[in-house]
Amino acid sequence: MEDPSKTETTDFGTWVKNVWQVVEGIPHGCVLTYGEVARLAGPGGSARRVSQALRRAPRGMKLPWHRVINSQGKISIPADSEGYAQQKSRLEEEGVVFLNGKTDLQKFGYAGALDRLLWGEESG
DNA sequence: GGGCTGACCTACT
DNA sequence: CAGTAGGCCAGCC
Repeated sequence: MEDPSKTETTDFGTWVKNVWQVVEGIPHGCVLTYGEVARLAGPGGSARRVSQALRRAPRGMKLPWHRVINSQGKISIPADSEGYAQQKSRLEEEGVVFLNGKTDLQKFGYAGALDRLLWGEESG
């Protein structure tokens, strides 16, 4: 009965909702890369799906999409777009610093966040 | 049914 | 560090 093409792992709609939950679960002052979000959302997904999921997300959702950036630590939307200013501004508001238009994934990344919580910003 | 696009990633040169 | 190439798969024409 179970159609292998309709399981949870292959259901794009379900996977998309997982992405939204993952993004909503990003702590304050932290950022995640599309690849990381895709992995946390579950199998059957890739970085490209994340981008679509964020765009398809409803506006009343208040999804912190600004905490999602590309693997290079840079904003993946053209600086000419309003979204760029929004993302950069919001991140700076949360304490994220931009260097050369890039962020330090080693510090503001999810792994970095856990490290800081465990080590407590030990002299750097 | 075929072809192009896209808030991307990884590997190689 | 910069540029190129392949992979990924849903959405649209």
